This record gives sequence, C-alpha cells and structure tokens, in this order.
Amino acid sequence: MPKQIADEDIFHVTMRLFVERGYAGATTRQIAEEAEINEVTLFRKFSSKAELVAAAVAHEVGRIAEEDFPYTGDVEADLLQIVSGYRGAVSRYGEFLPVLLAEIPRHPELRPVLQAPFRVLTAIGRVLERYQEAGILRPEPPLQAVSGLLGPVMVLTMMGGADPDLALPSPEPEAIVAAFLHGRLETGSERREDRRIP
Amino acid sequence: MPKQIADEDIFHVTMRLFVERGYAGATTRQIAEEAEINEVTLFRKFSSKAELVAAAVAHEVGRIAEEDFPYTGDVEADLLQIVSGYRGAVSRYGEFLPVLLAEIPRHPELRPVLQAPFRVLTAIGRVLERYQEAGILRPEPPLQAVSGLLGPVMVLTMMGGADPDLALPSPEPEAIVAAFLHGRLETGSERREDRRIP
DNA sequence: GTTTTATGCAACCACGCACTTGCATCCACA
DNA sequence: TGTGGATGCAAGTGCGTGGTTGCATAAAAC
Repeated sequence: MPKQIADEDIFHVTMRLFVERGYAGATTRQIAEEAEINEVTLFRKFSSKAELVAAAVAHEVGRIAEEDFPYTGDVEADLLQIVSGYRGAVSRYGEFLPVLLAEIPRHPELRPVLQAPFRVLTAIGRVLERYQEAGILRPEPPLQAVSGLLGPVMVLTMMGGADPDLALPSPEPEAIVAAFLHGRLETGSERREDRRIP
Repeated sequence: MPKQIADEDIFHVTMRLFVERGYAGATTRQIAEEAEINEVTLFRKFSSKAELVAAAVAHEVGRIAEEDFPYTGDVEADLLQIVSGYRGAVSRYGEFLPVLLAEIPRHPELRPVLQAPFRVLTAIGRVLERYQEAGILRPEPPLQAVSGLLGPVMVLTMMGGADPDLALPSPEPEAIVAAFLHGRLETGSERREDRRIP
C-alpha cells in the first residue's frame, strides 16, 4: 500500500477543522486535502462524516485519563490542575467543548460524540463532589459546579473568538480558581492575601 | 397589497430558527414557511440571509434598554435583576448568545450582528464596573466579570441542550448570584445564612 | 511471483442551498 | 375607476455538499 496513512493525522486535522468551522463547515474535501489524503480514502476508512468525527473526538479526548484529575485534599491545587488542563486542551484545539455543545442539538447524528467529553466532565465533577462531601465546597449538582468552574473561561474565550478586536484578557488559572472559591465580593475585612490590582 | 406582512413575525421566526438550527441550518425556505410568507418576499425585504438575521437580532435585542440594568447600590439586587433578565431572554429564545458566539467565527458576514448583543453585555459590564470602583467587587476587566456571572448558566444550559437525558437543574438566580459574590468555598465560620442542602 | 490490501484518481450523482426571474394578483389610495 | 406597490407562485440557476463507482497502482503478505 502506497502510503500507510496514519489515522492520527486524520484525527488531528478533523478536530481542528471541526472546531474552526463547525460540523457542517468542516467538509470532507477540506479534511482530506489538509490531511493530504484522498477524500475517497476518508470514506473507505470511516464510512460517513459523522463516524469520522466520532472517531477523531474519541481518540483525542480519550487520551485524557481520569488520573489527570486527582483528589489530593488540597482544593486549590486540584482545581488549578483542572483549569490548567482545560486551558492546555484549548490551546491545542481551541474552544472544542462549546462548539460541540452548540452543534449537537442540530446534528443528532453527533450525539454519540458527546460520550468521551462527558466522561471527562463527570470525572472533574467527581473531584468537586468529593470536596463537597468533605465539607470544603458548598454542595451543588456536580455538573453545575463544573459549569461554575469552567463556564467563565469558556464564555470569555468564545467572546474573544467572535470579536478579536475586543482584546479580552486570558485570566490566569489562579484567578479563575480564586473567583470560583472565594467569589468576587470585596469583603471589608479581607480574608485573602492575593487581592491584586487589575 | 394582499397581506401586509408584519416584520415582527419574520424577526421572531428568524431568531427562533437561528437559535434552534444555527445560521446554516436556519434555511430561508424554512423561515419563510414558518412565517407564512413566500421565500421570495423574504429576499425582497431583506436582500440577503445575513441581512435578515442582522435585522432580526437588532430588532429583538434592541428592545433591551440600558435602563434594564440599573445601579442602585444594592449589588445583590442588581445582579439578581441581570441574571433574571438573562434567564427571561433564554426562555424566549433559548441559548441565543452561545449559539451566536459559536457561529460568528465561521460566518464573517455575521459580524455586524454582534453589535446589538455586545451593547447589552457592555451595559452589564458597566454596572459591575461601578461596583468595582465602589470597592464592593474585586476589580477585573468588565467583560471578564460578565463571563463570571453569566458563563456558568450559559454553559449549564448548553449541556442540557446537548444531552436532555442529563436532567440538569436550572439553578435559581439567587444561587447564581450568591456563587458569583461569595464563591463556593464552605468557610468554617459561615458568613452567609443561606447555606442550603443540595 | 502471485495475490492481497490499501491507496490514488477522475468522474459522477442527487440533493439542498441562497438567490433570481417573470408574471399574475390583490389591495390601498387617489 | 384606475394605478402602483407589495405580495404570491412556479420555475430555474449555479454551486457546494456527502457519498459512490470503476479502474489503475504500489506495496506488503504469502
């Protein structure tokens, strides 16, 4: 066989284009071209576009292991690792999650694609849940807590992506975790040392 | 003229379909059909699909006035009004903002559509900014603060929209505002009265 | 050295899309 | 009564899409 195609390449291109242009916008022709293979080969390996995307997402997201979100007893450290991990993923592929979440309602065939990302989200949720049970975090549904932690970053980056002229800041993971833990209220008798000037 | 078409109807249908199916998915045929007018009429009134969407968004979002987000000096009350207002908008049209934010990078012709929604976001940001200047909220870039306030709700509803089986809760505006202000840390010496059981 | 197997290539298909054209129709208003 | 502007309707255009087919080709497997 003349070229021995590495699926990894295809997956990577597929992910990138999916995030950049959405499901409809990431055409099979474009994916094939950027992966430097023939479009027909694409359909021979994965029989439809939906299956291609599913395989790509499962492969890329599947590398995120549950051990990447440990429970050490140090909330701040654990949350920092979660947020930093998310930011790392974003820097690889961009805002994959919001794009996927926004696309799925209109492309039911993409539903199975959700599985892998949600495994990660619930893994994160379990860590938060343990801190709730330990009396360290206020109790709330785990996925709601995850939204509280990652939602602000996700939305902020989406805004930046929609209008680059905004020049929005990318807040440090520390600031995100701090806001998640302590809130934004400037308590008169300050209980945190790191009250910083913008 | 045989029917005297009310633009309001068209706008409403356009918004709904845009949120439900995205820009590409909201076809002009479908919009025309659901608005019970002829597709050709659509193109005669608004010369392109992009302009139609722009007009619809400007009309619907334009009704949100700056006075809807007052600065009264009572943070909790003001934030509650903001969050409740957002939730009201969501119940009318669904998750319009995330959908728009996700679509814009792939459809540059939609860029001008952002103006109206961003006017609202910066209006909200100004309120938060005033509370920062008053020493009540921690300083941070206004749009970042807005993301902190609305991001969690947006992401949570997106998750629910992507997988209805999750049966995610819709947290009360009070809970959202509380988390924004005080964070999720369960401080040993509780400083808030409303620590509630899940 | 022959047979698999994986790829490339060119052409094609049917479909849905945004958008256009030409003409008939209806109602308001003068 | 008539006229003009706003609508409807049927048909069509050009294009990009996901997906298919048939055949040539090159490397691996045996």
